[in-house]
Amino acid sequence: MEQSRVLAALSALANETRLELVRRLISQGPEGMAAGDIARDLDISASRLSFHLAQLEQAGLITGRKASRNVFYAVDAAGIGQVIGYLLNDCCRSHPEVCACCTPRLSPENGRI
Amino acid sequence: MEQSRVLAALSALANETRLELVRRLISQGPEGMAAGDIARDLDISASRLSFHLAQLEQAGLITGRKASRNVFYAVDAAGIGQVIGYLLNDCCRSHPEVCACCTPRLSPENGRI
DNA sequence: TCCACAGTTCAATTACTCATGAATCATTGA
DNA sequence: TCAATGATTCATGAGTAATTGAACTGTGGA
Repeated sequence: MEQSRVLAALSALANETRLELVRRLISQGPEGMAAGDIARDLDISASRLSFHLAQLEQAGLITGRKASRNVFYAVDAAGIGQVIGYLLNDCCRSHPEVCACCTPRLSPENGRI
Repeated sequence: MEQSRVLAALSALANETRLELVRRLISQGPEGMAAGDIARDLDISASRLSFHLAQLEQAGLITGRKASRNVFYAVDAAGIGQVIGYLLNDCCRSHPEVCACCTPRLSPENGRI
């Protein structure tokens, strides 16, 4: 992933509303959530939400899918993974202390490899 | 790690100069690099460098160590790891597609567990 | 003591980001 | 076709971030 795309993604994530937005969408899974429902959920105006959704979509962190009058937004897990991957592998060159953040998912109790 | 600290760290990383700075410092290892040498290396003014170093230090991503006239800056690998860890584990709840970014370091050829 | 060097701080300017509300577009149902 | 709904776009203003150059602090050597 090129540095410019990583910068765009980091800028997108470096905002309280948008980070909260990603968290909500993550919990919604791949079917996503209609913009109006998100706005009601986070109690923000439609135009403000639209602004932040556009930033996240532009950065490749979420995707929008039109369905009649609604637009359903869902996280682009691969896109988010690429950003984290850049920080871990390219930027930090798999430095052991940095990569320690990955170990929780390697522990036996959460069941993943 | 609390969300506010993560946001501060993401804001710090979401800048071309500072992301480049972190990359340079990562490659320098724990002994770090004197501010003046960094400025010459990146070809930026001392005051501009000082501004960005302060942002990164404030965000807990690097540390400064005074040695006579020089100040040596080095990455805080644990701090960076915590940010990535938040994105992977708390924010993205160890979603498999997101965590795919960790697999390179798990491959046999790079020799890490 | 004095000067030179390394680094930080400050003030001023410029540029950017965000929130708000009105206007607009698109779709659906009456 | 018209009104209602879901969503985006636009203009404006407020607040924040970044760059620049000058001034300042602290340290070491002549």
